[in-house]
Amino acid sequence: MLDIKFIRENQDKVRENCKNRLVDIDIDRLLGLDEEKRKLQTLTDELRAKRNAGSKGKPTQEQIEEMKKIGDEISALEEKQRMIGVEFRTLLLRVPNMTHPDVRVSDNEDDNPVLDFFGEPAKFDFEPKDHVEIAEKLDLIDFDRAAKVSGAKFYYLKNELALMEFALIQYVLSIVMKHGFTPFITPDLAKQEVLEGLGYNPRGESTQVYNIENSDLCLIGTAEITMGGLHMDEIIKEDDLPKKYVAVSHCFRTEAGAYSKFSKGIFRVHQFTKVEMFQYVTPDKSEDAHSELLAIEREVFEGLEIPFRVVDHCTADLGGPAIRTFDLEAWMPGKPNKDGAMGDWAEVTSTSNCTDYQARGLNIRYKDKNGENNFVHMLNGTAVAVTRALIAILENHQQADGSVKIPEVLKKFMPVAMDEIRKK
RNA sequence: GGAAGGAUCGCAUAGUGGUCGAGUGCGCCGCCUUGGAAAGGCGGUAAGUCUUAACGGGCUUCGAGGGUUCAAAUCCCUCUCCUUCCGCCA
Repeated sequence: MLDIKFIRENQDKVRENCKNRLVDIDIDRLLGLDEEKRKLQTLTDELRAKRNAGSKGKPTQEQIEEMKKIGDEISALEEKQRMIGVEFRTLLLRVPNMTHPDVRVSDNEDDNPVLDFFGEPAKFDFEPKDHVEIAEKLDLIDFDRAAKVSGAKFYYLKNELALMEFALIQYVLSIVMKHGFTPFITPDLAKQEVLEGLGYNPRGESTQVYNIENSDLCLIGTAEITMGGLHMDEIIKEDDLPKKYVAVSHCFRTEAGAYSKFSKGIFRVHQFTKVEMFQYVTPDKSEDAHSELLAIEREVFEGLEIPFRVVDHCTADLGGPAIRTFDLEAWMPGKPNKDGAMGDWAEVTSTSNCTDYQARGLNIRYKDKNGENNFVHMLNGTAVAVTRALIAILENHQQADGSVKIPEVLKKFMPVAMDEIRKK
């Protein structure tokens, strides 16, 4: 969340930012509640001070009566405060982070500037197939039985593709750890309060999050949740920063309202495995950390020999907690583009600088050299989202004879030695 | 899942209704001492929030929430987590 003091002192900027990000929120109402809340706080504090003073030692009967009355007043004020507090918090949580000055202002979420390219979309001297067809021919994914057992948008990975999930994880870890990250396997469930503190809305309408009945737990949509919650309510020594983590988890998404979007095969699914990078840094370092995360993501896909482009989310496409987000969009020869022709770019990674927005929500601070406590900056970035990477590999490395070449860098990580996937 | 015990300021502990936001030891920081260090001495050492130009002052927080009371770390209820034992189990 944003600092209410900051909102108070920068009303115009905050208003404009909300508008740029297409977030419709009543800032006047929020500030009104804030003022009322503080007024009530001062009132109750004064009454409490009075009561505390009166209750020192043994009060007389008369004083006791007086204190009783004050106690009732305090209770009434507290109730009022509580009501205001609930609405205040609901509104405050919805105010998005401020925006990096270099981000393009646009009200069209497809208006993301392309910053860079790697490689060339492959030219095939045959009709390239999409990953669904490839996987079917090579017996790599079972959608029908997954639908029977778990429903739509689930899948069984089989044979070489199951092995390749392990290889991808190992390959990515080998790269990320070179950069000084500590490896983790995280819980796949987390408490609602953690999601909320990070800027997710787990129980809202059209939420992307699965909730566990009769509990305050949610299935995580990304290890960003569990890695972001890791240091909740802690004060970190400045010398211990930056903290660089890389975490493997399963990710669960309801994909509510995503029916119209491209969703063939394993592109948009309810469950997948992801390796996520996460950093806690001092505020002066967050921009560099963001560049580092993007560079590692590039290293991963360059190694896999998959063409991609780098896009910079415009204001309309930015998530609430981020001031800036870069995506890698890989070339997917089997994905139809807007005009219906085969081949299009599709998101495979995403890295965000959330500055102190999430740290404030989860109360994560560091003690600086002067002994002052400040909020850390928090950043996340996909090292690999397995299903998306698998699509890119299958579609980019398919051969005329129907086989799929295994990228050189993955070979040594495959649990069983092989150079290609071909029909058995 | 059942039984018992526990959760206090970085760590270890004291504290069973008002003199407790909280003592002691360790750790840490500063100063004194020293050629330098150790030992010793002295002082300091949670966070949040409101208010103030500042000094300062108020309020909240003793796992969380609720209750009793003029007054709660302390009494009552619920929950969470930890430890031990039993059961079950990958």
